[in-house]
Amino acid sequence: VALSNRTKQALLGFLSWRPMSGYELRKVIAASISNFWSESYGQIYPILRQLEREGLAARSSRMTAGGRPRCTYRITGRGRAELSRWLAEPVEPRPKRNELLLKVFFAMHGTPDAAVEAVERFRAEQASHAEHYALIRQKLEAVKQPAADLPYWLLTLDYGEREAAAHLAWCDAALPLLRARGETEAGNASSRRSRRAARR
Amino acid sequence: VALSNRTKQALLGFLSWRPMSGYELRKVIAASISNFWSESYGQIYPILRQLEREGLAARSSRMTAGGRPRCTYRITGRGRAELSRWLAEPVEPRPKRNELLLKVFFAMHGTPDAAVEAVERFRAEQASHAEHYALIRQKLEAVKQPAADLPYWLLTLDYGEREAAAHLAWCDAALPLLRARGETEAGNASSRRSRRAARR
DNA sequence: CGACACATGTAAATGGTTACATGATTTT
DNA sequence: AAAATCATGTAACCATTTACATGTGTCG
Repeated sequence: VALSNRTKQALLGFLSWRPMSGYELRKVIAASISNFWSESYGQIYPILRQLEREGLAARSSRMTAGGRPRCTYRITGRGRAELSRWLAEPVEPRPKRNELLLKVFFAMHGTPDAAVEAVERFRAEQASHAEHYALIRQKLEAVKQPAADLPYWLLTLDYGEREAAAHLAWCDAALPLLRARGETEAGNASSRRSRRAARR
Repeated sequence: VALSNRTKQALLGFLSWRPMSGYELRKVIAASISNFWSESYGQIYPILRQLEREGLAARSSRMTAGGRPRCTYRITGRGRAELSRWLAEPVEPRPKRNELLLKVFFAMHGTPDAAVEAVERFRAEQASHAEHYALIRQKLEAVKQPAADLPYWLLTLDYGEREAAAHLAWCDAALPLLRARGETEAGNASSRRSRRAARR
């Protein structure tokens, strides 16, 4: 039973553009959807074999383009059917794991600085995402003869932009609170230390 | 080497409140941080053993409260130190996997309806999250004698609220576009069918 | 010719869930 | 007494990454 591995569909999606090798697939994935998806070789190569076994893709010519052996796969009719079938299926929910929020939730048990630094790092990361998205948008919108898929690509980009903006706004609301807490604790630090010392 | 399993720290965090059993931990986690974290028994019980082996928690009394055997764990000094150490450490980035966006990205290769339905389902889910957050906020803010951790809990709640709002706004921007696409395709459907038939 | 990118993979380990097994206690 | 819930766990399986192995072409 296939539980929640969508690598198959992701690969089929890109093979529907044109035949590609595992190496190419990884590069194309990194270049186009790395904002919300990633694949490693350890997944790609075995799954390509599986696609071939299941008749969803066909291994195309061990061509030696320039003398080098190359193993490209092309999508089959059944592969396109599977891609379409998956697109109509509901999204499988995945367990949530947000380490930043876990740290914030338990921030009381660490130094005040720790929480501030965690959120500052997160903020920097999200700001760089936002910048990156702006560049992508420029490039996509500058294309003269846009692909038919372009509106969909822009939607995924819009999603990223909105999330990054929401995250940045959260950071800007959270940081003053976290910093204030750090300062009041710093103010009390000497008295807390003496109390603790007195107990021994 | 511990790569990215934060179950240890999550459990230590809750054990720092009070001693608990594996069963209790799961319930407490589901009740407090399920918005951004989840743990299954298959993780909890083995990790509790591991915490004991490493001296971060101690198995407290196989007490028979009411005749029933119960296995509670309490955090040790070293456990608190580990919790604090982790809080000061940078968040480990995790690979992104957003199946909804993968579907939107490849929506061109499915029926127009498929994409609309996927986003509508996502919208309903996010709306219910938003409602849920509002309830939680009411409850947390109604408490007379707030815990010292409350500000941090509210921050994680705020994060969820902002993300849900951003997601809803994205859905509301995306749905008209997706629906429009569906209608123009429906308008062209007969001509496309005949073209396809003509090729055979 | 040495360094580096191209290219294809595999093995091992980690991370994590699901489904099951087992038995006591409470509720109906 | 039957059913539901409490409670503790384990085994199997799926998902996924990391690190390695291996060889080829290209560029300075």
